[in-house]
Amino acid sequence: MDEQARIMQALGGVSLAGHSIQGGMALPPPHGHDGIDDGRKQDIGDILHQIMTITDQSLDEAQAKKHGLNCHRMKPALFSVLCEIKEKTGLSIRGAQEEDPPDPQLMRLDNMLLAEGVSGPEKGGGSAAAAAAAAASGGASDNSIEHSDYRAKLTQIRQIYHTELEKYEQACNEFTTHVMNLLREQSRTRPISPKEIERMVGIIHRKFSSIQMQLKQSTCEAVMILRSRFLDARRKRRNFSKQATEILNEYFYSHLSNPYPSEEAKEELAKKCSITVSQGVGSTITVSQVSNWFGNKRIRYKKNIGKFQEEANLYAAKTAVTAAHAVAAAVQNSQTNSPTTPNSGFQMKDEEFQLDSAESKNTLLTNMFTGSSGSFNLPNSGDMFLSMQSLNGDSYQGAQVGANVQSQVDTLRHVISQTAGYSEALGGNTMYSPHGLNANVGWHDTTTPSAVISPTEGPGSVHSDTSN
DNA sequence: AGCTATGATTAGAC
DNA sequence: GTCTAATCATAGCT
Repeated sequence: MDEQARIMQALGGVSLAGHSIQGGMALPPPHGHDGIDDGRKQDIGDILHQIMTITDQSLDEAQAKKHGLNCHRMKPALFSVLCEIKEKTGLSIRGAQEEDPPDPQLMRLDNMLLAEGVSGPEKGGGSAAAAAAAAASGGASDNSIEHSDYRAKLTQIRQIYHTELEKYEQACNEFTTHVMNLLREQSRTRPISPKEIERMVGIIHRKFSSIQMQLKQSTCEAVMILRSRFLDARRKRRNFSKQATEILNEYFYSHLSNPYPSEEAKEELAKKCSITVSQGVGSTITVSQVSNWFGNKRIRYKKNIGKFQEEANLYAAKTAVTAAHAVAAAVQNSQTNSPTTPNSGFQMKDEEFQLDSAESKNTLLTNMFTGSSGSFNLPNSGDMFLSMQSLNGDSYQGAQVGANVQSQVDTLRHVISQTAGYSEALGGNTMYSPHGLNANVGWHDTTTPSAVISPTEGPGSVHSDTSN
């Protein structure tokens, strides 16, 4: 109502002077006339009145009148004036702010979707992100099962995103076309300029892009959830197979003096474990998992040696059998090769090692080195190392033994120190003797006798990094 | 459910 | 980068 009054006033008075109807419409005979005569004013007044009251009439009546007005010769002029007035009054300015600068949030979302491989080029989408996620979680990047699972899920998200996006775009286009047609249609009866239509299209696009942003946001959320689940899945603990643990333990206890496998050793262990694992169930074991395992093992062993006593004995005995076999082979070999070599005193036969308990093996091995079957009084560790050295030097050197001499020496020493611990503490204290403890557990202790480390390692062994 | 064992992660030192 | 030490979180057993 207020509006109507304004328009009426505008058309009837001041504004009209500015937009001179005669100028705007180039209509009837302005030649020679400076103004608009009363009759014409009356005419315009009538038209305006008809326009303003059209809504009060019945549909048919209005339709007829509309048609009449549409065909009126003054219509284009009035239309353009009304449009201009509409512009000026700012009716259509609402929501037509100047071209909005790129929304930072939208940009963030776009960047993220691009980085995650959801938007952007199709190929390779996701694998890079998965690799990145894997790398971020500790470097183990070859868990292909979870990896492909992640990729599959990401592809799914990507597909949904694209279908939805397409749907939105299609809907947006359809709606825009519809509105444009509608406005064009209405522009016949309402003061709607092409500029306004354009603006309306802009508004529609903005609305739809805000919906798109929601879509992008939820897609991002889905990707984040997927990613965190992927990482969580990696964090999820899965016990290694028995064989894999055995392999790792064997290495650990046979390198007790220096349980720091080199990179190559870790790789080899990982490979070995994976081979045995692949025969059973589970996934492959990576180098970083081997590192984790050794890290955990070292610290836990050191923290509670007593707890690991039994395990240590078991593995030591286990390796001792192998060692003894190797020793026997070496002795036999050296005897065969040099028949004149005097008997070194290690007359071992396989049958002698067909023993069941680790304890008896220990005893046997102890006897081996003391040369007596009675009680074994352990000399101090230094002496022990000396004897190990001499054993190493006398019996191993020169012989083409394909076994890991270092691990054998470690193992044998462990067995001996075990026995010593028992005899010294009368079986009550199952800990290592202080010296032995030093030698075995003070891994980073520089006082660890260097003689413990044998420079010889067989080709069949996993090389240990003695630089530690 | 409560417990222990164990693989993974983290912070900080080197 | 590797290492230790502490810690988290789950598997698996009772």
